[in-house]
Amino acid sequence: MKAKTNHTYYLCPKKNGMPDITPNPENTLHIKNMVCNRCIMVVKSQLEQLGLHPLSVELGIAVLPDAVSDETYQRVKASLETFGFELIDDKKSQTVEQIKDAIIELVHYDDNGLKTNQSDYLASKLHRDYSALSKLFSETTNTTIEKYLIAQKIERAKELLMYGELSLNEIADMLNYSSVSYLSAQFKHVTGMTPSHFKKIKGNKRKPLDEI
DNA sequence: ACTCACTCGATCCGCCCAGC
DNA sequence: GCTGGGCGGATCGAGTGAGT
Repeated sequence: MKAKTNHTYYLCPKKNGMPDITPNPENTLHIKNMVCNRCIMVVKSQLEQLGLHPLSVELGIAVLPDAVSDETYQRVKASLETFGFELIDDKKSQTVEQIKDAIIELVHYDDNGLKTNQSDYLASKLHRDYSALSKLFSETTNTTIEKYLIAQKIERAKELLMYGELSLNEIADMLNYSSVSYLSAQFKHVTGMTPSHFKKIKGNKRKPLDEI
């Protein structure tokens, strides 16, 4: 799975017979708890079952061809809630979810994403100043962007350790740690055990991404 | 301004394997 | 069975700099 383009797409008048995409919040649904491609498939399928035919569905965002009426909004909300998703109404929560989705993409689905500067990545992805994003994230959640990113990286490390295909050295390199020693220290700090101990017990201690 | 995530280097430990 | 070397991993401490 590779990194996708920007999340937020909006409609504007047709050009060359094809719909163009410009900002328009009225046909965009912000969805909480989407963390993987299977979530995208479920959301897409539910929207299609409701006859909405989404133009695009990505982590945290679905864009519909037309503006969403109150009645449609309630139907979508009820349908998605049966699968554990939530529609997000307020702006702040929407931004926080976009930050989380961007980090999940970066850590779990983009092989080279962690090689880039994360604050620059988030700022350009969400078209906002990083310090504003950081402040909003800290205010809205009980953690910082940095801590959330670390938690996601450790979860990815757990996944790779369970597969048993890569050495700790390779995992450290993949997650852009400068040394195995630092990955090991951070792993122990977050999980309470060393990577080798985790590998040894082989218990499924991984968390769903939406619970991190 | 302060905190703490991160780097870097050094050292130690445990395991495996080959040679004797 | 013992020894020594190689390797992967863990730990520690000092210092730096980015983020809050």
